[in-house]
Amino acid sequence: MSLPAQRDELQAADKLTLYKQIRHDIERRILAGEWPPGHRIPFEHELMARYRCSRMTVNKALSELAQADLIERRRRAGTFVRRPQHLSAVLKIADIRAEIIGLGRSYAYELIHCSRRAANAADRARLGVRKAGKVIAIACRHSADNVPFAIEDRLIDLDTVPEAAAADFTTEPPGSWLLHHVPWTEAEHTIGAVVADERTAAGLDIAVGAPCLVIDRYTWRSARTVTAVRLHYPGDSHRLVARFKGG
Amino acid sequence: MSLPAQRDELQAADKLTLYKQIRHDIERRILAGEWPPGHRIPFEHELMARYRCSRMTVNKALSELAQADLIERRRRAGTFVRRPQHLSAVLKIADIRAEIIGLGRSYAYELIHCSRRAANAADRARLGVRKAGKVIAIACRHSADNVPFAIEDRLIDLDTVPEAAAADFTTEPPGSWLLHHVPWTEAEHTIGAVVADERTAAGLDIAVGAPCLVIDRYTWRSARTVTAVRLHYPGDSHRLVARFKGG
DNA sequence: TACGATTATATGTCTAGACATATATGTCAA
DNA sequence: TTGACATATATGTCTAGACATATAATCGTA
Repeated sequence: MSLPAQRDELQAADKLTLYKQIRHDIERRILAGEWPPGHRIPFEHELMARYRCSRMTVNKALSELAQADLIERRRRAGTFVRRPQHLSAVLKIADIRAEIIGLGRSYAYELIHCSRRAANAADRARLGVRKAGKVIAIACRHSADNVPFAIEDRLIDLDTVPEAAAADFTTEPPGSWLLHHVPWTEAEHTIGAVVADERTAAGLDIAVGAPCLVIDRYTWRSARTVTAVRLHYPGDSHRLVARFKGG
Repeated sequence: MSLPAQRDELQAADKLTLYKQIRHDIERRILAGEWPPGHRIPFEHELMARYRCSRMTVNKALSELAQADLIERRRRAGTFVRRPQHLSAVLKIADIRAEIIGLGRSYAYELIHCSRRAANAADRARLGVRKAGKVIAIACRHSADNVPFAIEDRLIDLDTVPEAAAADFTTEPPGSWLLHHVPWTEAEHTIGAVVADERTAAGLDIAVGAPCLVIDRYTWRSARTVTAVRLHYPGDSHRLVARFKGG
């Protein structure tokens, strides 16, 4: 099986702590194919002997690998390399202002429309709420280097976020405001493609019928709806990138 | 601060282990806003006293929360609730056959084109390899309930996956074959929107100019290119859904 | 042979310590 | 006031045990 080395050699390799060394060592073998899916990884007590450490240290390394779905641990049976199932990619969807500034481009924001109203039936359906309440409806545009980057169409539930009534969305993008004023929400994203209708085309300064990437984000907090937003990006210039590890 | 309860009450609540109880208890407070971003969480020794357990148990709970980016741990300073930064969503991109079957729909696969050739310049650029080698080029179509679901355009690097030369892609989708024969790859996804050109429209049985979601997946394994694939989905019917927690 | 009870064992969690390490903070001198 | 240094402290990692628990394997019985 050629597990390498003594603990000392491993630690000499770089300056990581022991459990990280063990984790990386096992991960390397899995990713390199040395231990293929289904392979039984040495028992904890064997790894203890090999790395000359206590069981808790081995356990910490294996627990993290199990959390990452790289291995599967079965009582009495042992620990096995998992067969990758779904390609779970991590998609980082940044706040648009932060994203554009992070790209080193100049950011511009324009508020197109902002109104406060009692939620109508369509609003309630979109926010997934039953009771009638007040909402803020916002349309705005984000630009990078003075080129339209995305247009945004948003509803904010004022019952959940009453402070939003006092916010000034003429200068601050609602997404950024919410990010700083409503901590720790949960969300669901839906990504699709559409062709630009007249209004979208005008907003993004593209041709009617040009492809657009659409991201719908529905955000809630402790079972209460916070906001629903639809973002249109020019499809030929914007791309979402997701990186992952897993098969 | 009203940390609740004795350890016994916590455990009585449900049947989770103690460190999970602690983790959930702290997570609940953060998500509910009781402990807002920047708030300093009680020190480990305080939590030890509150939950009447050893430091390792508290530490395990806090370590997992730190891994999930919910909290930030600073030596000597303490542990703090993080301000959510980027909305990192987990996007599960399943093997298409598995995805369709998982939706309870009938799956059909058609191989449109399959050829083996020496990599030309375009192939090498797409695969990100310098040296000339052999590749397999595949075009195929996935259908759900006999309606076109996606068309696939793929290159496989035969230098990395020589076994693919013997695979039969007339009946098995290349994605499924690779998933079962090339374990534990890494990948990068790029998601965009285009309008259907004539070939795409014909393949998906939609109108020319209709919106399509495009996913490019580039897959490698231990620094070796495995495959590059471009998938076109009808934009009006297919949507990617990503869920997440994090602000 | 088939099935139910028993046993052995690998993982899951937990403890009460220990030392390492980064760093906030206070102290003292220039 | 400022910068260099010392110190205190919270987290980071590790140990050598312990008991709990799920389950694969074995054994016994119908």
